[in-house]
Amino acid sequence: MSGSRGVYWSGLYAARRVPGKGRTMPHRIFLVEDHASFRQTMALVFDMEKDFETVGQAGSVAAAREALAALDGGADVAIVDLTLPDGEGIELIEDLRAANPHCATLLLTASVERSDHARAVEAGAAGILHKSADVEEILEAVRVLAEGRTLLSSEEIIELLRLAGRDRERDREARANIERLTAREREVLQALAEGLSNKEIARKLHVSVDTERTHMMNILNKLGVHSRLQALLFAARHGLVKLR
Amino acid sequence: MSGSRGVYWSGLYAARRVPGKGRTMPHRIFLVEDHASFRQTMALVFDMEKDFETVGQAGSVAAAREALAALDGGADVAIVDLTLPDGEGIELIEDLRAANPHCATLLLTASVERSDHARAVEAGAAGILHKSADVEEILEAVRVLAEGRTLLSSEEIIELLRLAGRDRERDREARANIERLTAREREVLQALAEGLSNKEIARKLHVSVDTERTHMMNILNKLGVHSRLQALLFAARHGLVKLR
DNA sequence: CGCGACATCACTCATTTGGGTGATTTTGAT
DNA sequence: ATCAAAATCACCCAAATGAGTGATGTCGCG
Repeated sequence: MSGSRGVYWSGLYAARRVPGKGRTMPHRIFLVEDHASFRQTMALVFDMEKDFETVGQAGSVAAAREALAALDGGADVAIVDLTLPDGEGIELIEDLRAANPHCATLLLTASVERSDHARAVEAGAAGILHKSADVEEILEAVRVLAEGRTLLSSEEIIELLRLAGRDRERDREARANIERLTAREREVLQALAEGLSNKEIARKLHVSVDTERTHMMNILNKLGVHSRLQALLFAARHGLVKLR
Repeated sequence: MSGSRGVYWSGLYAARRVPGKGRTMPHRIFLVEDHASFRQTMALVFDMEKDFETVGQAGSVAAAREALAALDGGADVAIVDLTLPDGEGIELIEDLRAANPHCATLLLTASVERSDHARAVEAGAAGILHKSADVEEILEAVRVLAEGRTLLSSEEIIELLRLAGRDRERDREARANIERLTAREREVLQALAEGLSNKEIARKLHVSVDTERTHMMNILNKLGVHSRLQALLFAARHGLVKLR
């Protein structure tokens, strides 16, 4: 087992070169991952490798921003999870690269969605690995990134950027539509996700059925759909509501 | 940080006692987790602890069954993930305890659903920890389990077993209802999940609207719901249809 | 063969929903 | 203070939906 899975690596021992000195220093790793158990074990593993050093950890977008500010650009590779309790790792990639252009980012995710990968690459990720990758693969991948190289071939990058463009086009509208939803309209949607009828939703929100129906109509118009069921599907697809 | 989060531990160094010998042996750990990177780093961490030893790993239900057969009961604590590519870790817990009653199981999951916990306890899990737990917490928890103790108070166990009972009652009915759906009715449901109206579904299935409406009414009756939207929610909840 | 389950279609009736239009009040930002 | 957006409610109409009843043909199974 353990095929290369698209990881191109040099096989070189590749510790960071310090300008003006003959010796090398370990690559500085910054970890963002909400599952503390995984994050901490990863940190241990990196610290056990002589060419790596963990310089920071965070379990959320907010914590990561804080830690990065304190870190002051002192990382060579950031390993970022996609799903975080207060947002997406992709948000961080942009910040990270803005604050510290020389720091490469590896998206380490359980997602296999092309569109997620596309967004990550667009945000500036230098590589994407699935969490089911071997530890060895991850170490190798991070070494590649630390060298300033990328895990993705230019063809893959082009392909993903194209996909990201198409997705964005589709998503841009959807997201814009979602933004336009008012607080009350979101409440109606959430109630809808519980399978309630207009009458029931109206009672639940303590308004007249006419009012609720106005909200519902506004929702349908804003989302560009033609039935409450389509509205529900739209909302579910975009994480607006959670279907238990 | 690192509050106890419901972990009751003794603080004792608790390596396995070997009958008839004065010395102790490390607790044998069996790991089931589909994210290889996490699984392998966890294995490393356990092997670094002098009172632990990893005796097996698996990334799927099938692989775990195979590994367990080969292992022949030689594990003290199994750490099992809930979500696996070919099933749920909960399935494994029963097998595990049947094959090796003295092996305790820790469910290590990203899920916070009470019903998941309930099913795990019912299957025989001796403890449940969230993946956002600290490494230290996990190690402590596993030591508790290796001692033959449980992470859960008897009140919690009773509560969870009661919940599991109720859930099962609900689920049994639901599953029975699903079984009663005919092939045609399932097709209608799948079309419904695409947001189609009755008229559109009828066209898609090449039948008259009246026929489709008969199917729809039969679906509503069999599922015990009162609207197409509720039917969709029911179907989605039970994996009958996939909402893209 | 007959029985039952399934699929098909038709018809009715009441209610809900999709689709507008218009109006009032509240609220927040300029 | 003014303006715009949000929330509220009312009334209208046509179409879709929920609910019930009944009928026909097909198919597999005992």
